[in-house]
Amino acid sequence: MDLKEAKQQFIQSWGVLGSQWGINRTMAQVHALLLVASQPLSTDEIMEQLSISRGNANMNIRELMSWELVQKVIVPGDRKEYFCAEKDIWKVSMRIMYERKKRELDPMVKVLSTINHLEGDKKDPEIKAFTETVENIRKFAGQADKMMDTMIKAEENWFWGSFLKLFK
Amino acid sequence: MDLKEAKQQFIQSWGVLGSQWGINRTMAQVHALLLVASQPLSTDEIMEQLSISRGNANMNIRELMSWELVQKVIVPGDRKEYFCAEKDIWKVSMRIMYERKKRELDPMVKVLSTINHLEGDKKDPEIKAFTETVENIRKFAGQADKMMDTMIKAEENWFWGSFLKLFK
DNA sequence: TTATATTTTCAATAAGTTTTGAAAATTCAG
DNA sequence: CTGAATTTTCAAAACTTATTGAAAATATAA
Repeated sequence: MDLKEAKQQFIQSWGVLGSQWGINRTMAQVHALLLVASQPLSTDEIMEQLSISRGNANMNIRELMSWELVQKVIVPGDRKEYFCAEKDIWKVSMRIMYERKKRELDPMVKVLSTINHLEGDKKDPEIKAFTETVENIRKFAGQADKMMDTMIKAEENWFWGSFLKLFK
Repeated sequence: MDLKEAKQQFIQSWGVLGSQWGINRTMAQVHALLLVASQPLSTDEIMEQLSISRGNANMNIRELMSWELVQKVIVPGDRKEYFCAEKDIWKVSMRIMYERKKRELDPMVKVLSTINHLEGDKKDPEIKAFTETVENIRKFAGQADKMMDTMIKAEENWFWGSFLKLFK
């Protein structure tokens, strides 16, 4: 396998993984392309390498920037914009975790909190069972939340290493 | 808010969360419905409560069973099948983690391993950079994998509690 | 300022995914 | 067995999401 093939394979797989996890396949592919690019790429280069339209490329690049996974690079004397990706996989993971937590988990936790103030006889086994189930999920989510926060704040990669020693 | 509303709210939110994470919205809703049901439900009850067709209900129930999140319950003297969900949220999370790891992460790790045997001058900075990026991702994934395995094997809920003390 | 390169937007369309519903298969009580 | 109840399957339809491409907006060099 040569470099070009290997890159393509990587981009392809990253795209599949992304789409299985609810991330636009093209967005994941653009991300992958930039992850393995040895220099920043222009919109045109991205369009060409992935065979996608300008609109599509533009949209997904901007989305990746809003996730802070990709940065704009200005080359003096060149009118085009170039883009490059954060390559430290720890930082990448923490960014993704942070965004997903903020955009998706937090709203769910909010709903769970609302839900357990409900009227009716607190002794009613139906109500008791429901409240308990929801409250358990809420607590669990709260703990996961706290754990994520700590991991996200632990900017340094070394943390990951020593943390993982706990798991043999 | 009364119990019925609260349940509906919960089912709705669980469905949204699922779809954002690449899980069929209806599957997540059936799961939610069974999570907060005080007794096992039949296919007809699920169809009615979620306003979905028999085919749809059947398909998603079976999918949930393949994830081992839902179990069939046989009521003697009743020809209908009933279904109930695992309610221990720790177990639920571990099941989901396990399935997703197996179905989605493992194939990616396999691709990553294939990819870093590539021909060409190992000194070439292009090749070196690519190999390094991929290798870092592979290592990271390997560690996450190991961590998940440990968590999954730690059947008991107490583990979560002591584990979380690490995060203040 | 002006002309041109570049980026952004968005309505139309394409592609992908989910749902339906009715027919086929299966199950089981009598 | 038989036949009614139940579950399963799957092609077609409905719905959702992603992509295109050309026009509008913006930026910049001269």
